[in-house]
Amino acid sequence: MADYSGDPSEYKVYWFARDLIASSYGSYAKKEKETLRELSVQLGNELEDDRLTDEASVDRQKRFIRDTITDSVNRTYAGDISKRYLQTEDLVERILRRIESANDIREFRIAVDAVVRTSEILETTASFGRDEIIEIVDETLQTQSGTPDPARAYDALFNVDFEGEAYQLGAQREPLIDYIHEKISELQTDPKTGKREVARIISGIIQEYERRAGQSRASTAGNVLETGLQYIFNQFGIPATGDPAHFGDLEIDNMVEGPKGSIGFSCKRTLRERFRQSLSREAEIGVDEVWFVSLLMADVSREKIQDISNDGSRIYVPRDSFVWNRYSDDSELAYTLRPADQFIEDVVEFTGVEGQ
DNA sequence: TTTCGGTGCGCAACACCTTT
DNA sequence: AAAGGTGTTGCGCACCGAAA
Repeated sequence: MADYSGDPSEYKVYWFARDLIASSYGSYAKKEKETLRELSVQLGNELEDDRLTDEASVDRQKRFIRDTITDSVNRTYAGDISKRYLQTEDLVERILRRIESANDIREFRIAVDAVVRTSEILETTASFGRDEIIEIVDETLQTQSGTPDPARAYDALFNVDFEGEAYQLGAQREPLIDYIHEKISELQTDPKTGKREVARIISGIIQEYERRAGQSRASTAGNVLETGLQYIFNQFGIPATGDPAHFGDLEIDNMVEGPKGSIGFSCKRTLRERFRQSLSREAEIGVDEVWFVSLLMADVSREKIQDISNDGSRIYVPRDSFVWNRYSDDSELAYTLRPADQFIEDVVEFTGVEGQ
């Protein structure tokens, strides 16, 4: 049994799984599920047979792995060797380097199973979609009279972000529990796998699962906000362009144009990224001002507000935030720093659209 | 200590290309 | 023409070292 030195070779299941899905090696496991499944079955059949675990057999199985994987990818694209093929060659190189014994091939099979199963779970997991977003926005804007409350627009976005995160985390976790439960039982009944090996393998699977699930959550979070903002505008009868528009390196999530003026919106979880790229470019975008909505206050600093102010744009923050308490009295920032509950009202006033 | 600029990562969306 | 593969771009997040 291995002693746990931190040597990467001790964590082969993890690294096989990692390389099989890594984008630098072509996200192979995402595109070639079937090939991998068949490969695993073939290797499994041979491993059953104890006569086929000598060195020569391992070498033959390594060649089989190489051929199966490289042959599954087109060699050329647009008259040249394809990038994908090169990535696949790199993948095979890394996999084969880690295989020295029949046991390594056993670990490779476990990784193939884990990576394919993880993809399936992430694909089929109920995602936080349009229906859920609408439900939360409606719920947040709800007033006793039945008409939506414009002062709650920012809270609605915040709730969508917050609930979206929680929802997806929960939805991703349940099928993982099922899978891990099943895998633990399977490994425990295998005489070739020691008790500590079970923990090592399972932790590798979970570690890799969460890494992928986390990336997936980050990547969908932006869309959730765009959809939420558009739906909020709909609720108040504000005609917004909807689709995000790209202007080279910057993206404006939404636009509202009215008889009195036009606004481009940038709605992000944090202000940190790229917001400066939007500054001084109103003419290019074709709007009078860019308004920022930042859900998290941690990096809304005096300097950043000043930059937005110098640009003649605005940022909306909640009244109960530190940022509002600290800077709302600052006359220099009065035009720029605005309370979140005025957001809808301000949009209507600035653009002169009808609203409701 | 905070802010800034830069890097790496995987995903989703999109544009483009090839095969059927 | 449709379907599917390939390549590119931008996003949000984590992390790091340098500058303020």
